[in-house]
Amino acid sequence: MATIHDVAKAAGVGVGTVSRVLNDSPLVSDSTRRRVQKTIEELGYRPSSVARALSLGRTSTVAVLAPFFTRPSVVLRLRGLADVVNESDFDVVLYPVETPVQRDERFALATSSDRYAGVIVISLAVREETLADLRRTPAPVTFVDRRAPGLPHVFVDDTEGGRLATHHLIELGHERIAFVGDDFDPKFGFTSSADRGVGYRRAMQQAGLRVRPDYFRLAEHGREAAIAMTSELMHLPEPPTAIFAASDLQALGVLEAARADGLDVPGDLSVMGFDDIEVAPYVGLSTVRQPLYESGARGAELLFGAISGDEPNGPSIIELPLEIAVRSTTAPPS
Amino acid sequence: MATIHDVAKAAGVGVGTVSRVLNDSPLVSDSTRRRVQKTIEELGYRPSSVARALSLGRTSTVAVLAPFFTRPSVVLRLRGLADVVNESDFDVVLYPVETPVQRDERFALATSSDRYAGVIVISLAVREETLADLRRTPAPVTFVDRRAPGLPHVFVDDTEGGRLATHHLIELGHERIAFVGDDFDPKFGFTSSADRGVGYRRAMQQAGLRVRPDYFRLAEHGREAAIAMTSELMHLPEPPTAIFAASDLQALGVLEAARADGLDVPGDLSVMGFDDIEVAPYVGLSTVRQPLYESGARGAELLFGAISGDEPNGPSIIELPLEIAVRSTTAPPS
DNA sequence: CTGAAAGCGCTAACAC
DNA sequence: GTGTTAGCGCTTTCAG
Repeated sequence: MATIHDVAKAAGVGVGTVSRVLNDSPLVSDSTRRRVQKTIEELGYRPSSVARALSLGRTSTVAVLAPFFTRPSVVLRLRGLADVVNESDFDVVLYPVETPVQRDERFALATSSDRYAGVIVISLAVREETLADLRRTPAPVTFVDRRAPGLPHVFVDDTEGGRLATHHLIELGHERIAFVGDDFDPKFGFTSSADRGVGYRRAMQQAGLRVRPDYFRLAEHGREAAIAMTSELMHLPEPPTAIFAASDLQALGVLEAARADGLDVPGDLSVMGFDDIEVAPYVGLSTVRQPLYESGARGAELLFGAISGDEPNGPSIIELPLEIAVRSTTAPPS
Repeated sequence: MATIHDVAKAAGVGVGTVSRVLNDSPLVSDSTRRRVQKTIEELGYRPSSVARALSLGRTSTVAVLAPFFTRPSVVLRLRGLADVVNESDFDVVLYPVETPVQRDERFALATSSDRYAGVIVISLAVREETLADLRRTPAPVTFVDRRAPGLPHVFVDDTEGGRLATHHLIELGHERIAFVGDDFDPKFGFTSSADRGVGYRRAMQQAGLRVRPDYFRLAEHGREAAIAMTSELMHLPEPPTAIFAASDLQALGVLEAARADGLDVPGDLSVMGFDDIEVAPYVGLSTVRQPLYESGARGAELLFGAISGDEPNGPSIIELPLEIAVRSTTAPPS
């Protein structure tokens, strides 16, 4: 590895000059600049980003904390984020978070040292006290898919989304509508599913429909649980004619269970999801579309705003719109 | 941010001693160690990884180059990789690669400076000359989902996988079997799809079945293309009774097209995929399972092996097994 | 416009 | 055992 000194010597200039051409400083004559650039080429020299970071006192990498990063919804957010970050010569380092302990460690790591120029947190909940700390860390922190008072963040109105989804089903003429969501997760305190459930109740009430306790099901997030809940639901004396699942992944489980039971969708059962992940169109899933990719992209932009320090009036907050995507798993009840 | 000097001063010791306790050196008395640790606590000191890296001449971050990192198959590999990397105090930085230019830039960036301790390349093809360079880079490079002579890599036998898939269909009694795959991609030179197509031909020939040109379809990877190909196939005067798609994503498109045409799967049409991505079980897709997660995990392990320099006899190479996963989209022809 | 030199925070070799 | 010091490769005053 050639260093800046090698280049300087070879080009017959001082290291300062090399540094200047490296950083596009205007204080270099064209002739020397060219000469230096030429020797850089010849030596195949690449500046050490580590040394640069140390000298500058800042890095150009951002950390991303994300739970369940294999979930399609999270991946799409990551994608948007990475696209924006990578446009800017910044690196993104990925911290998967599986447990609360890991979350806290990562948080400490990512925010306390000079390691990162900023950090983006996806979906993760933090305690109010942590939030207070986060407002004073050297590296700015922004949240995606999570409200975070006092910090830049982008979010959607999950409650309203739940209402929208349920309302769509009601408009179609359904009355026996069930909800299938995540158990409240004490580990991470995710609230999306619960909020969507609240939206479901709200829509039902607004329509004067009864929210039957046996139509409101919660279990851990995942395929098996969704299948089990659906199966129970459909074997009720009076089964629902429509199911609203709190996520597309769960909706897929519902679809699978329906198929296993020989049920026709949407003939015997309408199914509504939430998220609009990439496979949703493949299976024709009707769902609530939230701008997943956008959320990551906007989050990254907010972070860059915070990094460059131009936040005219407090942290920026972005609410992304929700929208119903009607495909072929929802229809009027027969 | 407190520095090592602050700690040293506060603890009344030299920076060397602080460095020693930081690095668990045995050459520190228990009493001073405790004292230093206490002041570290008090000052909330976190060592600068940047300074450390510069001093050490090596970083503890690995770079990952991946195309299409939102594809479920890639995400799963990433996941396995991240899991093993994160066990080791190493960071992973993600470089999405969308274009050949990007690929080359990233390659240069990731391998030429002292930025990374190593780099993992997923699926990407490189020219023979590049490969030669890669064998001599300061940071070791390992490949996942790609053969790379002279370098550590993990791969599967796509040709054999294609044969397996087709053979499964043949065993079921199908004779009119179509193949739906990716166009050869001159941009990146991915070979998986083509190899699987070769396996398809091989199986057909071995069974004494004719490979009809109109049953062998290629188009760009994706939903629309898969749908279009399927639609064409099924409107042939003599449509196939089974379709083998070169990837699960394409198989999903086939399924969608079949559904749109009112075809029963597997009654009217058997569908076979490749990969066994997470949604495959949701839709009951029969497929060839390749150990996606494993590939990433093994790849990371190989990289660490190369980093620590213990490669007794040349670069390690791992071939992962392929296996048929029979679910509900394949059945004997009716 | 350009060279010399200080310093970013840490590790490791060298004295004591 | 422990303190001191010389770099690691770069940026950035400060002179000239």
